[in-house]
Amino acid sequence: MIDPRLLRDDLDATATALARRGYDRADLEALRDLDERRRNLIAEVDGARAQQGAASKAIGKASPEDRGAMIQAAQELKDAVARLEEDLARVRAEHTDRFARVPNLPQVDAPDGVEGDGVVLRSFGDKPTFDFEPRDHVELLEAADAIDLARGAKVSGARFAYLKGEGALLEFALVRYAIDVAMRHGHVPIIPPVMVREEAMYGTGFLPTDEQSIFLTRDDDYYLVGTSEVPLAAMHMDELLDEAELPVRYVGYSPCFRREAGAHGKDTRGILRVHQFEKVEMFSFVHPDNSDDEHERILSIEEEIFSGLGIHAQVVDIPVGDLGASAARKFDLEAWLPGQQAYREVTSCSNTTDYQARRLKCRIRVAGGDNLLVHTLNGTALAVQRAIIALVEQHQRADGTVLVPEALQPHLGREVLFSR
RNA sequence: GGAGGCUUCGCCUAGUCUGGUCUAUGGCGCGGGAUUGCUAAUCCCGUUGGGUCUACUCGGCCCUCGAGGGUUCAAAUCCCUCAGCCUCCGCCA
Repeated sequence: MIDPRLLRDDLDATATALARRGYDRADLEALRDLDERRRNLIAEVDGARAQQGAASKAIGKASPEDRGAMIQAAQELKDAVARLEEDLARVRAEHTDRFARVPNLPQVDAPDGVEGDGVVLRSFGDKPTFDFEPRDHVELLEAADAIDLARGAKVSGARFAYLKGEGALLEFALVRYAIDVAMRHGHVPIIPPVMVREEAMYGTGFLPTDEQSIFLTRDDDYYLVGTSEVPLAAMHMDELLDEAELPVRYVGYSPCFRREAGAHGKDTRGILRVHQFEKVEMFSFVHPDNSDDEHERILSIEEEIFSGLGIHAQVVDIPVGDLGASAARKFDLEAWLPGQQAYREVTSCSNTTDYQARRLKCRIRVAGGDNLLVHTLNGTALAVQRAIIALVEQHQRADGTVLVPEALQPHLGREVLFSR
């Protein structure tokens, strides 16, 4: 959620910033008016409550014979309070609902445009060349019996798969490798819950805007997280942190569940886009002054992880039109996939500034001043399935075997994959 | 799944049966000050979080006793729903 104060203090700047995301100025003006109505009503309700409270208190001190008339007068005050409270509750509900749908203000440096307009900042690793026709991950993994897509579909449906044999081992090795790198940079490893309450989904900004992409259990109202960003961010929901504790840095490992509604027919082959995948995710809580630096830091860890795997990829500055509701700025790593002859997203890191913190009520205690909202950031250390795709496609050889990058060898226990 | 106990302003705690004197007690911790010069002690003051107004580092008012409803002129206190913690039984990895 954005700060409602922005609409009071600097509507023009806010409107200009949000216009880049296609948000209408008239909507913001309506929101500002709604906020003013809310504040006026709060003042009225408070005044009425003060009167009623004083009247009640006087009854307690009054002699029994005086009470009858006083109680009657207090009853009328009570009714007045109730009427005003009803108005306030209505305005508040509308206020909450409509403000929750306003996306975060993009940072000025974020490029303009919509999906596909990302700016390539740099690339790393050598783009692989082959003196044979490179296979895609499905061919490579199926030939090695490292994946079972047919049975995934039989048991669970489209967009599910079994990783098997060396495919399964690859996951453990990649996960441990990525966690090790993140830990070296001060991130504490976490295995989080992946079923969460509505508050956690709301607090991280996935509700109400992304409701259609989230799984919800039928009888228990648990949401399945689409990323461990959700339980990691919500760890410090409703907390006041001491400034000395910051930065708080985690690296979570969890399955991720996504309905992929609206993606019908997109990326249907293989395991690029599935309903369930595993991901190692970094998450940081930092002082607001430090979030830009932290963003760069997380991005550099992502680059370290992927370049350490010998994977060629490019760093993309994501345009404002393609940001999630919470993000003020986002960088993706896109790895080259020889099977598709295309760069595809393998990681993503966002600075959500105070947007999640305001909804999560996660603040920093400031001695002798107003407490501050923390800034939160998230970034993929390693999305297992997509990392597997990039790795096997880029490091494949003519015979269908895959050279294991040196950094992964100790975790995998072998130098070559799929050699029968 | 069953039975019982519990949740108070950083931590511990009084208050709940019997609604008003709760503007929530006391201790610890923390911050500030005073006094005394001797590893220190003692005393005083302050110390939940939020909203809102404002002449916005003052102050006013409102909310906040796990959360949300309800009863009442009045709720920490009575009623309902939910969440969490603990103990025992059952089940289980």
